[in-house]
Formats: sequence, structure tokens, C-alpha cells
Amino acid sequence: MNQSNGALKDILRKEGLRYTNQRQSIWDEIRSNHDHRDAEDIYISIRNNGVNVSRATVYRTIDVLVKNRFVRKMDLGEGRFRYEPRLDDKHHDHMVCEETGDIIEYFNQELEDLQEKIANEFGYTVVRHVHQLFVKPLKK
Amino acid sequence: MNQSNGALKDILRKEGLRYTNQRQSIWDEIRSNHDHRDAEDIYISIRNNGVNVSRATVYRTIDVLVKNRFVRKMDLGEGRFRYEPRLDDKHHDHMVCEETGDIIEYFNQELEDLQEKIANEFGYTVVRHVHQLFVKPLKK
DNA sequence: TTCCTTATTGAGAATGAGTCTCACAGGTAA
DNA sequence: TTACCTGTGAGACTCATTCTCAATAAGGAA
Ligand SMILES: [Mn+2]
Ligand SMILES: [Mn+2]
Ligand SMILES: [Zn+2]
Ligand SMILES: [Zn+2]
Repeated sequence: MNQSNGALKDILRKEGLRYTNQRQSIWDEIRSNHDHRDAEDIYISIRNNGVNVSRATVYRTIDVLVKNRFVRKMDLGEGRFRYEPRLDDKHHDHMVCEETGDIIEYFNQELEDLQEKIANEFGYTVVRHVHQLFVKPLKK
Repeated sequence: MNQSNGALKDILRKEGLRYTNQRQSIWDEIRSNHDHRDAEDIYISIRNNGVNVSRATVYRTIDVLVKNRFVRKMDLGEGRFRYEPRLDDKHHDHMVCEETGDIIEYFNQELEDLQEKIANEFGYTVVRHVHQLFVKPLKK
């Protein structure tokens, strides 16, 4: 599984890459919580743990992790990407509260099916999709 | 209406801004077709028409047009924004063919309703949303 | 019309996320 | 140990977009 500890070595081997302390630290940091953080946040957190890595290595390693589905890269239209660990690898989409900035995860099978149906109507099949709901709290 | 000719003057007046040739040229260029173009494309087209405007003015004017719903700004995750005129102002979402780059517009009321329902379940109401389907042609 | 005050503009500098370069460090194999 | 080769850090670079500021042009007043 993605999430187990030794799995990083496996994908690195598969990719013909070496196992290094930096790569392990970066994956450990991303795994350490379920937030949706940007590269700079991740970089700062690693450094605050006393590990010296460069931004370049953070970006390079994230690419490997994204390619191997350990990490999901998302674009909320903020001008930079955010990343989250794919610990259980269950698909979900995001709802962003415009008042608080909270990010809520949701999954709705009907929505997933509907979008495939729409694509089919145009002669296509969905490869990937972006569903983002920018919301505000209902009046009580 | 947005799309009529004199409407630009109206929104500029409302915003306390002056009516200038540059602003008119930029809106005219964006209005001239229904493509989903980036700022550089728009800038180049205006210059090819023999009108001298700066990139800064293109960006500044687009902001005003977006704010006043003359133009829709979209982020397809390409690292730059694309813009389209809101000539009839009917809402639609986009499907992007990953093989050809074609952008197909679609609208599905069921989808629109469903996402509001999902937001409600979490105690929110949808302010805006992004729905993008990245697709490939069905095998024949 | 001409004048006057201010908003607007153009050119290019600045910004910021992300990528690239390259000399050096560290693993690997014989 | 040597020879080789990948990975890394620091900082240069890229590219879309924003900012700065001196020069220009709206547009209201007279
Ligand atoms: Mn998530
Ligand atoms: Mn469109
Ligand atoms: Zn989904
Ligand atoms: Zn929609």
C-alpha cells in the first residue's frame, strides 16, 4: 500500500531512483497530516523539524510522489498548488468556505456518474476531473 | 445588457472610471470571438489590429471587465488564466479533450442542482463552482 | 475652447511559484 | 580504494502577472 512505511523504497526502486534521507523526510512530512498544504508550507515544516532540504528537492520529490499516487496535487485557483497525502486513496472532491477558508471533502457517486454520462453524450470518457464548490454558510 | 456597445461606458461610469480607447479596444477584442484565450493572445490580437496598448493595461482592463461580468476568467490548471466574453451570460462548464485540446461547453441542470444539494448537506450554499472534465474520445 | 486636476497609460522593473544548472556530496560496484 | 554516477543545495532563471512612476489624456470648469 501507498501508506505503509516501506512503500517509498518500492516506488523509488521501480523508478530507478535512490532512497535518500531527503526523500523520506519529505514524504514523512506530507504524510504527517491531512492538510492541503502548498510546497512552501511543506518546506518550512521540514526545516522546522531540523532537517535541511532545499526547495528544489521538495519540488522534485513531490513530482515523484504525485506520479506514484502517494500525493495529490490540486489547484484551487490561488496561483500555487496544494498537496495532500493519498493515505487511503479514496477519491473525494473539495468544498472551500469563502468565509473561513475551511476545506471540506465530499464524495458523491451520483455526481461522479453524472459527469461520465455528460462526457459520453459528447463522445468522450472522463480521464480526470475537477469539482470545486466555493461556498458560504447557510443562514441559520 | 452586457453585450451592447454602449454598455462599457455605463460600467465605467458606475465604477467612476474614465472611458478610454484602450478600454474599448480591449473589450472589443475579447468580444470579437467566443474563444477561451489567455491575456497574451488577447494582447497580441489587439496589437495586430494596429492598436497600441500595453500588457499592463490589458490586465488592468480585464480585471474591470471580470468584476462587471463582461468577461469570465477561468483556470484550467495551465499556469495562466483564460478569458471568454459573457455575451449571453448563460452559465456553462467546460470539458477539455486531452488529445486535441478542444474545449467543449456543456450545461446540465441536474449537476447544478446536485452540487447545491451537496453543499446544503454540509450546511453551506454554493457561491461559485468549478467543474472541469478532462476527457478523451470514446473508442469507436 | 482652453485650462486644470487627476486618472490612465506604457515601459520596464518587480514579484513569486516553480524549474533549471552545475559543482560538490554520497552511494554503488568492482 | 578507485571510478562512476545519481542526488542535492544554492541560487540563477522563467514566465505570468503586478507594480512603479513619469508622461499623457480625459473631462469638468470657466
Ligand atoms: Mn482533500
Ligand atoms: Mn466557455
Ligand atoms: Zn469527483
Ligand atoms: Zn456549472
